[in-house]
Order: sequence, then C-alpha cells, then structure tokens
Amino acid sequence: MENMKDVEQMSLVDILKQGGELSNQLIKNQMNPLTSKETCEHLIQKILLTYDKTIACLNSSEVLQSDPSPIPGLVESPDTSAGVSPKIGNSHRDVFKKRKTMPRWNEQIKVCSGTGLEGPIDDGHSWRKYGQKVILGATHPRAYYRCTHKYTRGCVATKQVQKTEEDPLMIEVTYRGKHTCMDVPNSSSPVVSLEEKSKDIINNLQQKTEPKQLQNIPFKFEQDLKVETEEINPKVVGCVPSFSFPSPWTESENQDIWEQFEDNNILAKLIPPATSESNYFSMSTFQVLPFPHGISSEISDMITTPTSVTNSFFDKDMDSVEVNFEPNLPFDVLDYFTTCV
DNA sequence: GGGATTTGACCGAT
DNA sequence: ATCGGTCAAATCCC
Repeated sequence: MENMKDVEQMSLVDILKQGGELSNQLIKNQMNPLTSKETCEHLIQKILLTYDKTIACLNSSEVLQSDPSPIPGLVESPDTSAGVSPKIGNSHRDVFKKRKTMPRWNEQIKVCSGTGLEGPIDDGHSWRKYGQKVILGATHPRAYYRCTHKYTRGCVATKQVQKTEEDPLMIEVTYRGKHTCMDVPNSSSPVVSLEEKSKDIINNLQQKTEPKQLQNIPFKFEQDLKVETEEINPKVVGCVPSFSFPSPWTESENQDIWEQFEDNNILAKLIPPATSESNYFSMSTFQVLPFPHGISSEISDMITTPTSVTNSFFDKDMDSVEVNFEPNLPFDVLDYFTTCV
C-alpha cells in the first residue's frame, strides 16, 4: 500500500510539474503580443487538464486509503451526534475518549497580516474561541477555536491559531476536523465549471495586451483546486499548478516552488509590501485545503478583531487554497480583491 | 440579557 | 511528570 501511494504521489508531482510548465508557457506566450489567442486557449485547456488528472489521481488514492471514516465528523460516537451537548451526561473522561477516536486531520497555514487589507477575513465559518495555552518553547500562546455550530449542528471542526516564532506578524493555523455544519448548499457561492473559468481566464487574457496588465488578472485557478488530506500530517496531494506572473522569476525559483510541494511544506504567506508603496503580491505556490472554506479568519482573530466573526478576505473564491505570496511580483491587491470578490 | 472571551483547572497522551 | 487540548465558571461586550 505504501508503495502504491508513493507511485501515486510521484505521478502527482509529475502532473503538477507539467501544469507548472504549462503555466509558465502561458505566461511567456501572454507576454508575447504575437501569440495567438488560440495558443493561449490551448495552453489553458492543457493546464486545466492537469487539474482533472490530479483530481482523478487523488480520488483514486482516496479510495485506496483504508480510512474507516470516510466522512470525518459524521462517524463519531453516538454522544457526539448533532444537537447533543457534551455537557449532558458527559464527564471529562468521556470527552477525551471521544477525542482519541475522532478522525482528524489538520492543515497549516501561514498568513501574514499587514497586507493593507484591513477588515475581516472570511473562511465562511464562524469560530468561537474556547481556550488559549502557552505552548512550551513557543513565544506566543496558542489559541483554540471551535466551530460555532458545534453544539447546534454537531460540527466538530476546530482550529488552532498561533503566531510564528520567526515573525509575529505571521500566524500559523492548524485545522482539525471537517465542517459538518455546511450541509446546506451555499447558494451564494455557486460552483463554477472549469470551462466557465477557462473562459473567464481567456477573456481576461484577451483584455490584457500588455504584460504589465497581467497583474490585474483575477486569479481563479484555485477554485478548481482540491486536495484531500488526512490524518495529522498535512500532505499535499492536490493538483497545484505552478503559476507565474510576469515577474522576474527564475527557473530556480519555480523549482523551489515545486520543491516546497514535494517537501509537503504547506504554507501560505501574505507578505506585505514592507518597503514599497505599491502593492507587490506574487504567487509562488498554491496549496489546497480540504475544507469547504480554507483560509480563515485567523488573521483578524489574532491581530485585529475578536474571534467568532465572519470575515472576508479570500472569500469563497479562495476556498481550499493556500498561496505563497512573495514581495517581488507587482500585483495590485486592492484591485484584485475588488474585482474578484 | 445573550453571546463571546478569558483563564484556571482537569484529563489524556506521551 | 510534563505537555497539550478541552471544559466551564467568571467576566466582558454589544
């Protein structure tokens, strides 16, 4: 089984690398005014195909994994079913027994505040802080959040938020458990097909004749990215293309991106334009969260606003996506978030 | 007054 | 024994 998983992950990496190369080609072509629209369109189709391949690969690996709890959060012991408060008839001991058997996985995100994006950040969920602890060896305390609907809908999702050692402006978020409170379809965030997104991207490309203007392209690849992670160690098993903007990126930098994936280094960083007045905002990697909603409200939770709020930042379009941003690429943040949201 | 946060205590895991 | 995760009473805030 292990070997099989290795093989699958190897092919996944290959597919993802292919997607990355295609993305680079697309950018290069886009920078060339002589490139035909059809060429770009063809490239985009191929890129999207790599997504499909990866998803298919992931789905097959999911089946292969003998996870006895295909729907985390719904396979709890009876006392954790929706609507039943653990306060009733539950001692501490019961609670911890439950925790032990609870299927769980986590995700880690690092996001940096100070992006100039004042205001709430929304992962689509409301969280309630239930604890805070000083962690050994950590400078900053770790905050514990649970889904507001834990008792009303039996949602078992929790997250931990902690400022990083190296940079207090960076926070690390660890998710646990999938939300089971999102059964009701969210009509406000309709699913967009790959084709529609492809057209959207193409239309944007058409409108951008100068490479510099590429910075205004709403990036929506992430809508299609999906990753399933299981267990405690986060694994990048998703279809994550390398995506380069017309920036002075080097091949080695792109290689670094993929090495990050291969190292399962799951990070998302929003590094603010510390020294420049312009908004620089580059993407190097994408990582997909297995949540209905990914990047969450922890930034504002930790830094600017109280918890248990519904914030908006990446909004629905950024669901399930984790992104590395680096301060090299010109990217109009405000424009991006006003045109995309 | 109701909901959210804080914080000390409890308990399982290591 | 120590650490991490959670509970729950007290407190705060709207």
